[in-house]
Amino acid sequence: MQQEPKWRRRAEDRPDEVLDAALRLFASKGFAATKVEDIAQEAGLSKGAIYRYFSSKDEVFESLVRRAVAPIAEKASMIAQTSKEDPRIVLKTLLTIAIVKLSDPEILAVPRLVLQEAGRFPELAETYRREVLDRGVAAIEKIVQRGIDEGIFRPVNARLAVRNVIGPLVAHLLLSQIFKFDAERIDSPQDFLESHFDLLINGLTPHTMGEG
Amino acid sequence: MQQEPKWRRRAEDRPDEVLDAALRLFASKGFAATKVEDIAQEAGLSKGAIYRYFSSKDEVFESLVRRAVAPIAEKASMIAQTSKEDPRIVLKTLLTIAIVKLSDPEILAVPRLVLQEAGRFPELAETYRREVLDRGVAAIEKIVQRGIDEGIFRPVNARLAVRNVIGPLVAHLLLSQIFKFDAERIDSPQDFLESHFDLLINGLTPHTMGEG
DNA sequence: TATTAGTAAATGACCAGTCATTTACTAATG
DNA sequence: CATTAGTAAATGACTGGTCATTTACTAATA
Repeated sequence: MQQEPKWRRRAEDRPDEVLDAALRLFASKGFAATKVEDIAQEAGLSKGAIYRYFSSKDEVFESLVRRAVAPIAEKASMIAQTSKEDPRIVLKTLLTIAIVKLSDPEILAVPRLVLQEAGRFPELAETYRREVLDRGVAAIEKIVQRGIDEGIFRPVNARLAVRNVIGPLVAHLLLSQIFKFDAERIDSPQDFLESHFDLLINGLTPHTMGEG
Repeated sequence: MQQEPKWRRRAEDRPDEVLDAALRLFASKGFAATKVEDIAQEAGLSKGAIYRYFSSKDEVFESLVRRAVAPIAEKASMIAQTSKEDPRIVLKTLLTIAIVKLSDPEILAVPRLVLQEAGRFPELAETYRREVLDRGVAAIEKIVQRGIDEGIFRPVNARLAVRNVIGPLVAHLLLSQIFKFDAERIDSPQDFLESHFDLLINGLTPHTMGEG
C-alpha cells in the first residue's frame, strides 16, 4: 500500500516556480510587504527551501527582474533594424504590441517594481535602463528619424519625439492600472490606441499643403 | 553662566517640520525603508516626540500627502474655468507650470510616493485620485473640448486626447528623474516642452487645407 | 546507503510604538 | 520681582512582535 509522498524533489522546476510566485505577490503587495513565507506558500514550498535556490529575498527579486529583462532586451534590439516598411505602420505595430503586452498586469508588474524599488536596487535599475529602456528608446528614435529622412514626417527632434510616442501609453497604463479608474470609465485599449495614433501621426505629418 | 537649553518647546512648528523631514526621507528611501527614528533625527527631535504629534508612522505619511494635496486640488479646480483665451495658449501655460513644478524633486515626490504606496494606502490613493487627478484631467479635457468647439482643434475625443497632453510629460519625468538618465543626455525641460507642444498642437490642428 | 531536496523549528536583528523620567517654560502668589 | 508649583514638551531606554536567515533534522531518490 504505497502512500503518495508528502512532497517531491523537483529541483529543476523550483527556481522558476519560486520566481513566478514572487512576481505575483510582489505585483500585488509590493516587495517590502511580501514575506518570504508568503512566497514559499504561494510556490508550494517551505520557507527554508527558498534559501536552497536563492541566497536572500533580495536575490529573488533581482533574479525575477533579470529573467524578465532578457527576452525584452533581445526583441528591442531586433526592432531597430525592422523592415523598410512605412514608419507609420511600424510605429502602429509597435504600439499595438506594447499595449497588448503591458495590459497584462503580470507583465506590467516588472517595470513597475523596478521603478518602485529603484532606490533600494540601484544596480538593478541601471541594468533595466540599459537593457530595456535605452534599447527601446533607440529603436523608436530610429524609426522616427527614418520617417523624417523619407519626408513622411516633419523634421522634428526625433529623440524628443520619442516621449510623444511612449508618453501617452505610459499615462494610459498609469491611469487605468495603478489608480484603478472606475471600470466604467476605462476606455478600451483599442480606443486609446486609435486616438493616440491619430494624434501622433497627425502631429508628425508635414501637411505642407493638403495632401489628404 | 546660562547654558543653551538642550531643546526648546516649539509645539507650533513641530508638525510641519516632521512632515518636511519625512518627505525628504520617504522621497529618497521610500516609506518602508525609512525608520521613525530617521525622521526624528532629520527633524531634530527624538523618536518619542513624533508620537506626540502623530499617532503612527502611517499617519505621518497620510498627513504629508494631505498637506500637499490641498493647494493642488484648489488650483486644479480654478483652471477649469480659465479665461476665454486661445486654448493653445492655455495648454502651453499649463504645461509650463506643470513641468516647472514637477521638476522639483521634492514636489514630484508626493505623487510618486502615492503611486508607490497605493497598495498599502488605498484610501489615500483614492483621495489623491479624486482631488488631484480627476480634477486635473477634467480641466484639460474642458480646454481641449473648447478648442474643438471653436474649430481650433480637430474633432478628436477630448477625454482620450488628455493622455496625449499629459503623457509625454509623465514620460519625461519618469525618464529623467526616476531612471536618472545620464546628466549629459537629459534634454532641458524647455527643449522638451517646445518639442512636445509643437507635436501636440500640430496633432490637434485641422490643417483642412494649408493655413500657414 | 549516500546524497540531496525538503521541512520545521530556532535564532537574532530590527523597529514601531510605549512609558517613566527629565527639562523647558508659564503663571500664580507673596 | 523672586520664588515655586504646575504643565506641556521632549527624551531615550525598553518591549513585543515580526520577519529574514540559519540550523538540525527527515524523507525522497539514485
